[in-house]
Amino acid sequence: MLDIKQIREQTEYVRERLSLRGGGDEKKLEEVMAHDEARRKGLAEVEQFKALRNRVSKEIGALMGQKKVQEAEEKKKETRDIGDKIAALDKLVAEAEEKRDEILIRLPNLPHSSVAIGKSAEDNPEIRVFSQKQAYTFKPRTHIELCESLKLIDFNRATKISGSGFLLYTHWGAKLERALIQFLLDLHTEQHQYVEVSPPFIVNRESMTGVGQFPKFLDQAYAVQEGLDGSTVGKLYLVPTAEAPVANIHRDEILPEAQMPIRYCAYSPCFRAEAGAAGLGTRGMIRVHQFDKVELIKIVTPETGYEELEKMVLNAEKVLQLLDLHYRVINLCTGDMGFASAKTYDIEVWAPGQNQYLEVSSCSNCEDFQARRMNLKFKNSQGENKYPHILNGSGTALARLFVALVETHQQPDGSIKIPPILQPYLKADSIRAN
RNA sequence: GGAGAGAUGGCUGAGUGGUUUAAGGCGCACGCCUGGAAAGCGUGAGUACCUAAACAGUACCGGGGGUUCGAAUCCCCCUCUCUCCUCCA
Repeated sequence: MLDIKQIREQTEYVRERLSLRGGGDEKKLEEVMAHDEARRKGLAEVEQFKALRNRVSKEIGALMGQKKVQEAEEKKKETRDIGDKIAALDKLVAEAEEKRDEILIRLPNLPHSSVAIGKSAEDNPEIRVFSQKQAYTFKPRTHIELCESLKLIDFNRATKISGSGFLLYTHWGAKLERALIQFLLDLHTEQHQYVEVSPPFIVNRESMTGVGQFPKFLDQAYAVQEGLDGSTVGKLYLVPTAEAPVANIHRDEILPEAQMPIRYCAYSPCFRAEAGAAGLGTRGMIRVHQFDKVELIKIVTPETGYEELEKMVLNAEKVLQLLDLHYRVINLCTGDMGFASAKTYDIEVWAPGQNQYLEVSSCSNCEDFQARRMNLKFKNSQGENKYPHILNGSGTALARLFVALVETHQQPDGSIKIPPILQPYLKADSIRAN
C-alpha cells in the first residue's frame, strides 16, 4: 500500500511514478485525496466534541462522588445531544476512510528511480548473460518429446486425474523433481544463509492481502471450501507462491533491528488459476495450474534493501550456473512490473527444444509496500518504529527449470546427462530409456 | 462433531459503571550508591491518528454493534486460542 502521507505531500511525484506503469492508476489520486481530506476534516471536528464529552463526563463523575446529584443531572442534560453529533460524524469519518482505503489498496507500488521506463516486455533492458546457447549436432527435442520417450511425465493421465494444466511426474521424472527441490534448499541454506521454513500451503485472506495478491488478483486464486459448507469459501486459498505464507510470518509484529536481515527459503507447490492467461491449455510444462518452487524471502532495513536485492538475484543465478544452463537477467521496465514491486529482475533460462527463454525466477524489492499492508515494522536504534523492505525471489521455479534441464542436457541418443552437482541427489549420472 | 475455559501493555497479572491518566510484579533504559559489579533506591518508557508544531486533542483492554452524560467493566453478535471427549494421518 502506498503511504497516504506521501500522496498528500508529494502528489506530483507519486502521480508521475504511477503514470510510468501505464495502468492509468494516477487518475485515482484525486479521488483518494478527496476522501482523505473529508476524513481529516470530519476527524478534527468530531475529536473536539469528544474532548468536550470527556471533560463533562469527568465532571459528572466528580459530582456524583460528592453526592451532588442535582448538579450532576443538570450537566447530563447539557451533554445529552453531543452523543448524536459524535455518532453522525464518526460514521462520516469511517465512510470516508473506507472509500479512501478501497482505492488505496488497489494502487500498485511506485517504480524505483533506477527502473527503466518502458511500456512492455519489449522495453526490458538485459542486465547480463551467462554462458551461451549450446550448439547441437541434431535437432533438439522438446521437453514434451523427451518426457514421453523417457517416461518422466504422464501428460494424459494427469489430465484424466485433474484436467489440463496438471502434471503427473513418473519414474525418473518424479525423482528428478524431488532431487531438484532438495538441491535448491540445500544450496540456499548452506551457501546463501537462508533459514529453511516449510509453510502451510493454504493461507487466509489476510495473508493474500498482505503480499498484494488481493484484492486485485482474487480471480487468479483457487479458493477452498470446507466440506459442504459453502459459506466457508473465501476464507482460505491455495498458495500461488510460498511468498504468501512466508512473507506473512512476521505480520503484525515489531521486530528488533538486531534480528534483521531475516532470510527465509521455502519449498512449496504453487497453485494458479491462470484465468485468461496465454499459453494455458497448450500441452507441456510451461504454463500449468500447479508447479513446485523454492522461494526466497528477505525482510531487511530500507538502507540495505537494494543491495540485498542484488545478492538475491545472484543467489538465484547460482542455481542455473551450477546446473550449467544458459540464461539472461533482465530488469523489468516500469510498464512490465508486478503490482507490489518497486524493482524486479527476471531470470530467463534458455530452453533449446522450445527455442525460447523461459522465466524461472523473478526477484523483487517491494520496499515497504507489503510491510505497510501487513503492519510489519521494526524498531530502529533510535527506538522508532519503521517499515522494513520485503523482498521476494524465486530460487527457482521448478517446472520450467525441469524443462530447461532436460532440453539443454539431452544427448543424441535421447538420454539426459545429469550435471555433476545434481548426481548425488538423483543418485544417477544420466536418465535413459530403460 | 460434543463439552468447557479464556483473550488486558514487551511479558505476567489485577481491575464487574465515574478522582483509572489501566494497579502490582518481571524485564528494559538512565541515574544514585560502589574501586567495579550485584543488591538497594530513584527516574523514565506503549501504538497510532490529528496538527505547521506541541509537555494540546482523539482512539486503542481479541473484532464489530448496543445501553449510558460516561464502558476494560453491562447486553448482543462474531473471530481466535487453549483443555477434555469423539474421529483421523
